[in-house]
This record gives sequence, C-alpha cells and structure tokens, in this order.
Amino acid sequence: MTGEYEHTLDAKGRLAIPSRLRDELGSVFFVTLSMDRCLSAYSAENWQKFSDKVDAMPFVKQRKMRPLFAFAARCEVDGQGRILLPQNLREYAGLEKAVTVVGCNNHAELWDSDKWNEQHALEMTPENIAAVMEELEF
Amino acid sequence: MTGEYEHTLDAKGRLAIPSRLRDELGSVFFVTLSMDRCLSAYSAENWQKFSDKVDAMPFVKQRKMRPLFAFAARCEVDGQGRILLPQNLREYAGLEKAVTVVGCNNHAELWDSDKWNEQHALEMTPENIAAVMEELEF
DNA sequence: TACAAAGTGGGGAGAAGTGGGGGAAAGTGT
DNA sequence: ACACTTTCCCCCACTTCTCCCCACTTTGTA
Repeated sequence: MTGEYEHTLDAKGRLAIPSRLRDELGSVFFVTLSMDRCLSAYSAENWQKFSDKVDAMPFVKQRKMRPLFAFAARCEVDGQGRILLPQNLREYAGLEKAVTVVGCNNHAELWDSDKWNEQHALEMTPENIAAVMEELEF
Repeated sequence: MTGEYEHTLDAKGRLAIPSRLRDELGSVFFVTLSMDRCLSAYSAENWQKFSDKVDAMPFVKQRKMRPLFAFAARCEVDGQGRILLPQNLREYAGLEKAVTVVGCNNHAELWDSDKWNEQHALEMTPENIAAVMEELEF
C-alpha cells in the first residue's frame, strides 16, 4: 500500500477508504491502535498473520499484547466504500474532521491531518530519505 | 535503463514516459522520493523485491521505512504512454513544466530540467568520470 | 516525401468522495 | 413489558476529479 490520501470524517463518524487502497485492504479489515497517536488498518489476511504470531508467544508475553486486540475494531466497508470508526479509536488518534490515510506497505495508517502534516514535514526531506535508503541497503 | 530524455508535464500533471524506457518499467510501476530532490521510478518487479525486504524487517525498523511508501505512487501508464504524477511528489521534486527522465540502471529518475542541468554539468566532466571509474574498480 | 511512431493537448463519461434521510436494531429507563 | 432514545446501516443525491478516448503536432525513418 502506498500514497497519502486526505479524506473527511463525516458527522456520523464515517470515513471513506481511498479507492487505491480498497482492493488491498479488502471489504472487511481490522483497525487498531498504533504508536504516534494514529491508527493502523490491516487486511484480514495480515491481521490473521499477526494474530497467529501472537498465538505462538508464551502466555505472559501474550498478555502484554492485550491492548492491541482489546481496542481493535473489525470494520466492514459499506456500499459507498466507507467504514464506521468506533469513538474510542477516534478519540485515541484525535480524529475529528480531516483525516489522512497513509499507505505503509503492509498496512495503512489513519492520522489526524494536522498531526500527519507535522510528521510529513519531518519525513519528507532529502536528508531523511537518504538516511532511510542507507538503512535499507537497497 | 540508460539515457536522458526531456519531456513536458502537462496542465493535468501528466508525464510521458520515454518509449525507450517503457518496456523496462512496464505498464504499472512505482514512483517514490529520492535524495537530491528528485523522484525515482521502479518497475513493479523491483518494487516488489524492495517491499519484501521491508516486510521481513522487525516491526520498529519497518516504521522508519514509512516515508518510502507513504510518498510512493503506483502509476499506470495510459494509452498514450503517460502517467499521472501526484501533486505531493511534483512539489517535492519541484516539477513544473520541463522534466528530464534519467535512466539509472535499475531505476529511472525524474528531475526538474533546470535542476538536472546543474547536476548534469557537475557529473559530465572528465574529472568526475575518472573519479567514478576509480570507485568502480572495474 | 510519405509514413509511422512518439509526444502533447483537451473534452466527456464515469467513478470516487461527501452529505443527509429514513428505518431497523439495540440499549435504557420506567 | 412497553415506550423512548440512540446507534447503526442502507439507500439516494450531488459535486468533484480521474481516467479514457480522440485529435493534432512533432520527430524520426524508410
């Protein structure tokens, strides 16, 4: 998944999924908390992988993963390509009106647009890109 | 991929892909940020390799790679051999009207023609070529 | 010079994004 | 148990933008 897409959260808490990402996320996917005060959306397939990974962990470690499941939402896209975001998730990420959806390879992130713009400014510099390429060794 | 090709970005933000590079890039390819305030275009095949590499990284490291995906665009060439470049990418690279497409072995770079001409002048000297060959140890 | 391929420009159909109404379902309180 | 409120989901309507197609110009080639 790639690209950044700005959309608006309507009065009912619905968010349109960018058409470019819709195929990759599928018609049912999972949204959970992420670091950086944003939300992460995983396709059903990737969520399953993630879930399997946690399943394989020892019990004590599994408990630490609880919040990722407790605050996760199973989202179904409606006929208009939108999902309904639960209020607790919206509050966590500070989503109100303008939301930016960011493609991040194997998942998508949902950001309050103002917050994203700050992050964006830090990341979208030649210096940072150079550092990333260095790390990637591609 | 080799050669430099000057093209014009039309009013709709479309850019013609040089016919010489079209076969190597394919009908769907990916454009992302590069250092030097230009853009890099990777064939779908190379992009996949790159994406797989990131997928295999630990979670925290994956996050650092975010900008490469967030600012990447999946481009499909239209019937006339053109792609539509998203505005954020155009802004980053300062592309307005004259764009130079540069073949760089495994990828192509998109430069504002003025910027490229400066770079071009630095690189296209016997001294620089000598330095390059030195480095190459070929 | 004629012809083909490549590059450039623009109009229009259709998809994507946004907003809102109405009814079903679930939860709450009396 | 029943009425009431709230939430959610399906449907319809409107606007905007993207993408597909057609046409012209330029370049290269036989």
